[in-house]
Amino acid sequence: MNEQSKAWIDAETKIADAPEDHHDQLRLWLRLFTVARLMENEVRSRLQDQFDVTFPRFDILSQLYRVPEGLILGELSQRLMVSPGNITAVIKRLMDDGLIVRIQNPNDRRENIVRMTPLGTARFTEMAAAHEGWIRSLCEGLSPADVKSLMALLLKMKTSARRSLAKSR
Amino acid sequence: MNEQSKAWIDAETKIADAPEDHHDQLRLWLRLFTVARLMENEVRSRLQDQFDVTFPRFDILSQLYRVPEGLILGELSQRLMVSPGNITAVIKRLMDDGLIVRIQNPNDRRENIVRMTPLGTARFTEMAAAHEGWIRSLCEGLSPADVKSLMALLLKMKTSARRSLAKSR
DNA sequence: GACTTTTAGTTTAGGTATGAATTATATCGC
DNA sequence: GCGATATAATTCATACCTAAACTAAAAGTC
Repeated sequence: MNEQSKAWIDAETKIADAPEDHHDQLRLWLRLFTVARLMENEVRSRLQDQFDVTFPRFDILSQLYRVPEGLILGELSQRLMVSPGNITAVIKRLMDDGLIVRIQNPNDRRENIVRMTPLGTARFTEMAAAHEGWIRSLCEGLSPADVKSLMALLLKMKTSARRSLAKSR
Repeated sequence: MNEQSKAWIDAETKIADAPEDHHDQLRLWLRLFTVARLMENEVRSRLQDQFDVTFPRFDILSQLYRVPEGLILGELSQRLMVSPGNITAVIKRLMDDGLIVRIQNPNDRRENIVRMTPLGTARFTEMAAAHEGWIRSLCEGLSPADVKSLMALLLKMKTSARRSLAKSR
């Protein structure tokens, strides 16, 4: 078995290709998960190599970049879909790096607003440009129509999942 | 802002809905990532609550279930797309739980084959049935045709990404 | 057969992750 | 006002995860 063929074995490659049975949704989830992990791994490793930044930190910067006035920690935690306890430590490191600042809300002293510094914005701008290039390259086999269809179908999937979650609690 | 509306804010909700510009691929990646994380978080938390098992361990068991004769650690690492160093510890814990066994290959003493125990198979069978139910429920808003289209398009996306990665190294 | 190279796994250091318990602050109900 | 409740964030214990350095075993080279 050579390098090339080995690289193609992953979590969902080996599932039997039975046509149209009742496991289709499971297979869809596996495939989605595989693509997501494949791309995330690549982005993570390039962010580390080229910018010495971790994926979670980049993720936080992406959010803050879009909201110049800043976000409170809880909002950040919800948007990134990570636990509040997690945010604390990552924020601390981004502050140590001088990429973000954190200000206690004087009207509600429980809340802490974080926003980018000029340095953070400058650094993020470079990363974002490179990042978009990587993504474009990873997606180069998709036609504009494919991209459009996927956007619509994934939105439908997201909506489906959220509705299902809302029902179950 | 009530609970319901808060729950809908995530990493890609807030991006401007400009029609058809050159950032479509980036938005596609963001949406894919969001759906994947949403579903993974749900699966993870239910596995923990209902079976007291972590997602990574379930992931390993899924692979081993499909290959009764077992896999060597490196194959497992490739299929799951995680680093070899990671596998070591998780395998150790699954062995402590008695769900898998590990045997050194006598023909090549570098290789260690792991496979499920009867206990592991029994436990996994229960988990897998529940897991499939959760996924089905999360996907209930998708028609069979949606599922089919998504399978094809995600395969195309995976192929695109793999080809791009193969070129870049 | 000894020497280099390759391959399989482990170890280590540093950085996420979660859920549960805790602290500090705000708000509600009366 | 004031106790009960709710919310924002932190801390802690535990578990993952990666990259890089390392050990051990096998395979290739001469």
